[in-house]
Amino acid sequence: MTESESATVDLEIIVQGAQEGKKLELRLWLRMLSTTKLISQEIRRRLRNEFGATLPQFDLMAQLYRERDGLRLGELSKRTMVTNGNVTGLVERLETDGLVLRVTPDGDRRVTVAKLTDRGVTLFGAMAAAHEGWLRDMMADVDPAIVTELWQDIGAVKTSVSNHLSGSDFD
Amino acid sequence: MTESESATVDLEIIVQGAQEGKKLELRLWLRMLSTTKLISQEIRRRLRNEFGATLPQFDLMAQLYRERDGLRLGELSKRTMVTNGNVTGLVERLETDGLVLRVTPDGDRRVTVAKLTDRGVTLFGAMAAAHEGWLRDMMADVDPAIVTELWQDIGAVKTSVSNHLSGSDFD
DNA sequence: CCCAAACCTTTGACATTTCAAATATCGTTC
DNA sequence: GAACGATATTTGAAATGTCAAAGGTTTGGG
Repeated sequence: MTESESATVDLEIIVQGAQEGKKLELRLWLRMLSTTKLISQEIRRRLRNEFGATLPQFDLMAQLYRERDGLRLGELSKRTMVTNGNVTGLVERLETDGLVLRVTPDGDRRVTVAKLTDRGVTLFGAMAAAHEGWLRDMMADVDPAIVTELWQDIGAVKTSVSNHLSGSDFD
Repeated sequence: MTESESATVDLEIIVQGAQEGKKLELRLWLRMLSTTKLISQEIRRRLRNEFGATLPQFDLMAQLYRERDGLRLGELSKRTMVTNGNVTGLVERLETDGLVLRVTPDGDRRVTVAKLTDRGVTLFGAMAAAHEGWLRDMMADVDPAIVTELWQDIGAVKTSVSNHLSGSDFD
């Protein structure tokens, strides 16, 4: 290898790897993860302080809020990305607090349907309004056009990821 | 304000606000959250299947991998966004598995420093390479330019959020 | 009719998460 | 050099998370 060859190759490597040495996808993932964690923790803290609720509880109630007739536990599990076995305890605690009701329909005794109580509807209404305000506050410094763009582009990421899962497929 | 100015502004508002009735920030957040969860679960599953490790363990080892001399548990906590009380058990289990070593320096006996063992270094090297490949695969259908753009714009979101936290401030 | 496969939920074991309170050590001040 | 405030880690209670196995129920083929 001559001296000039070596120098050229080195330059190319430097130029190509100039993206701070780390792969783009990895860097994007790390940033998504830390940002999501940051927002989650803030929401969790406010939910706790102002409503005495947890984030998974909020998540679950949100689904029941839009389906006033209630949902089967399996359906709840899918919609919230919470494991089956997890929904059981979650609903159990919410029922203890008088926010959710469990019913077994006549037709199929395997099934349990969870439904918001009146108290649950009222409480969640307040939480949802606050929740939305928190998000607006937190993202106040981001240009609305960027917010929209992010929403679209993250959608593309989600689609790509969904199509490249190792295990079972995704809807 | 002239008439033409006003008309322009109104049009922009209409166009921007037409986004299906839900607030932009809320929709962005929900999409970020579900996408992050989706990717997390996929990585978790692969880490488990191929290396018998959990995501927090991977996260923690990543920090120790770049600081070969080890880190104090408090430092680890900050860098991984894992709670203090959490690092304890995490490191404990990793030590049991022979991947991490705990040392109390002579100077300050309050401190515990965690360090990767040789086995830990070897294992993490393999995990990191695989991890990066998984991400490239999952995001394979996303235009690299979009990936870069997302990285930047999510940075803007993170900055905004950091500046609007209710509790303690952020670095 | 009956049994086996399919479906829905629960249970159990274990790891992780948060928060708050307790412990231990250090450094400094009086 | 003893006590106090600051720092660092651990512990404990309650909730959530995964995964796999076990429980009832329903359904459909023989």
